[in-house]
Amino acid sequence: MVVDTPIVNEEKVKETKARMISDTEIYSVSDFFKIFGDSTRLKILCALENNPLCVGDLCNVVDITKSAASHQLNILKANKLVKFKKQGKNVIYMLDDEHVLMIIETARKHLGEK
Amino acid sequence: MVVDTPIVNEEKVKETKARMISDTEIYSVSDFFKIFGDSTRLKILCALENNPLCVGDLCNVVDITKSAASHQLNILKANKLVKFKKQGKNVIYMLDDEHVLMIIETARKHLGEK
DNA sequence: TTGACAGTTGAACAATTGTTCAACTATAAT
DNA sequence: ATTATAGTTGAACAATTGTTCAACTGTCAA
Repeated sequence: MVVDTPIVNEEKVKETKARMISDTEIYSVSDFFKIFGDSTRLKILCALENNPLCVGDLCNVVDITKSAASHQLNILKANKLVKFKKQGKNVIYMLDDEHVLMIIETARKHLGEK
Repeated sequence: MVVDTPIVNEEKVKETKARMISDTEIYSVSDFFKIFGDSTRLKILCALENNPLCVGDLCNVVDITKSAASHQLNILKANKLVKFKKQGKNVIYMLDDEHVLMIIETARKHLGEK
C-alpha cells in the first residue's frame, strides 16, 4: 500500500529521504541478514567454524536430515558463505569466509551487553 | 525430524558438538539477525540514524502505512533497538543503540567486498 | 554390472512472518 | 462536549520461507 498519513515536518522528511540508503542496497543487506536469521543455518556455520565436515557428519552435529542440510547448504553456497570439495563419495563443506564469524561474534557481544 | 545418515568420523563429530554454541544462544542470535532481515525494519533504523522522527514522518520517509510502521516499531522496541518519547499528539521514535548501525555497516562492507 | 551409500533436487506441505483492515485510545483544538 | 488527528492493537489474510518426502545422480565396492 501507500502512506496513509500526512507529513508533519516537510523539510526533515525531505532531508531524511535524501540520506537513505538505496532500496536495492537495503534489499541486499536485509537478504544478507536473513541468512543468519535461521537457527539451522547458524548452527551449520558454527559447526564448520573449526573444521570442514562432510554432509553426513554435519547432519549428525546439527541434528538435521540430509535433505534439510543440502537445501540450507545451497543457500549458504549461493551467498558465498561456504564452499565445498568432493572427496570420493563424500562432499566436504567448509567456510568460505572467516569474516562471517566476526559478524556472529559482534551480535553475541551485543546481546551479552543488554 | 531426526538425523537420517550415519556418522563418518565419530571423533570429529563428538569434538565439533562439544565446541558448538548452546541451542538457547543460537536461538537468541538468530532472532537478533531476523530483525535486520526485513527491509522495512532496516529502512526504519536507517531513517532514524540521523534524527528522531514521529511516526507519521517515518511513514512518509519509508513509504508505509501507520499500522505497518507501528507493528514494526513494536518489534524494534521489544528488542531495545528503538525508544520513544511522547510529544503532544505525536510519538517520537529514535535509535536506542548506536551500536546497531555498526552491525549494518559491517554487513554493507562485507557485501561490498564480494 | 549390480547393489549400496552419499548427497541433491523439486514439489508438496507446514510454519512463520509481514501487511491490511477495522476498531480502538489518547491528545489537542474548536 | 464534540470533532479531528496521531498512533496502537488484534485478527484475518497474504506472502515468504523451512522442512519433508520421494525420486534421482554419481561414486565406490563386490
